[in-house]
Amino acid sequence: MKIKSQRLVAIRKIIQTQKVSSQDELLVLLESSGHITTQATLSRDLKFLKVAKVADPELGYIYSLGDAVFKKSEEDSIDDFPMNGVKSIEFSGNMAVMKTRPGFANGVAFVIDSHGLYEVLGTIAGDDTILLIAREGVSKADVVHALALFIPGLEDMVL
Amino acid sequence: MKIKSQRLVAIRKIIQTQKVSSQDELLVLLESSGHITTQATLSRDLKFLKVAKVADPELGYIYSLGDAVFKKSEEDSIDDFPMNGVKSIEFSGNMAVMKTRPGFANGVAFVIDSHGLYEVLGTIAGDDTILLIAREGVSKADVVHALALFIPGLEDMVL
DNA sequence: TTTATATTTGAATATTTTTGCAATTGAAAT
DNA sequence: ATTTCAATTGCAAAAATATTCAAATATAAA
Repeated sequence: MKIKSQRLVAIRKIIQTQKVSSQDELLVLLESSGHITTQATLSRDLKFLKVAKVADPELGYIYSLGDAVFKKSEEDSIDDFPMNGVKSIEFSGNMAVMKTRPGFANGVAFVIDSHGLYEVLGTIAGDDTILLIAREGVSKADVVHALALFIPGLEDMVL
Repeated sequence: MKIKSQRLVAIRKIIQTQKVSSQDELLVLLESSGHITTQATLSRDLKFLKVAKVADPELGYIYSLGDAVFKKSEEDSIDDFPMNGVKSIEFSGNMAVMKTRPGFANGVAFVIDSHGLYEVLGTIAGDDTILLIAREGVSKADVVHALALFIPGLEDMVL
């Protein structure tokens, strides 16, 4: 079904963007972006997406996507370097072709994979080109937005 | 106070060691190691320790300190079946993205190709990912069934 | 020590989350 | 088209978790 995956993307976007501390709160936020549903469904969605609820210094509790909270020191340094190799991204159907500087494709693809993005099923890398398969029901903008979280300036590389 | 910090240490130890899925369950486990308390206190302790509750493939939910959960059950067992480098398969449109253990993709793709399946036009393999192009008019279930003939347990790997 | 202040806790309660079930919808097969 | 099977959902109830409040306990200052 289409609506479900769209809703899941919307949920990810909201959770990555702001601090949500209950499913009822999320319910309201989703309405604002056109997704009407019930709290029971959200409970199932959050379970599916492996979203965790964890204590937050400011608010009491917030929801968090695995990679956002837990990924920290280890791979951060590795994260940044290869991402400068990205040169452009273009879409065709549910695929994207990303161009990198020669030799960078595998490194970049590895980083993309390791983020375990919901929007991206997987990647295949050559030397300077990455083929990226997007999830059904996910828009190009969704993919760009998700990748832009760790590829600075990607927005400007869309051809 | 002394007892509290001891309890916190005990909680950490338990959570890192085994899969706990409720505070009541944790309550019992703590008794075994000499810490009598109540659920209310555990709620506070878990908040203090920033322990997250997250979905687990096997049990419903488990508590988790940091990324222990996310990496655990991935790479644990190394069996000896021929094709069991395969970890998952997902579909998007007329394509499937198959994930394998690192380095396995080419080997698995070769085997798939050599079966000359009607359902599969062809494959492209990277290091741990295979892109699989399905024939038009063939359903996702068809592809899975065809592959399952020689990839044991593939049915359970469909995400 | 004694008083004042802050922390910790349990019991009860409020809130939040999960789940069983039945109805609905969608996709595939006949 | 009709039937079958599986996936998705809402509702209501159950289960789990967080918090309020008051009491108990520790900590600090005099």
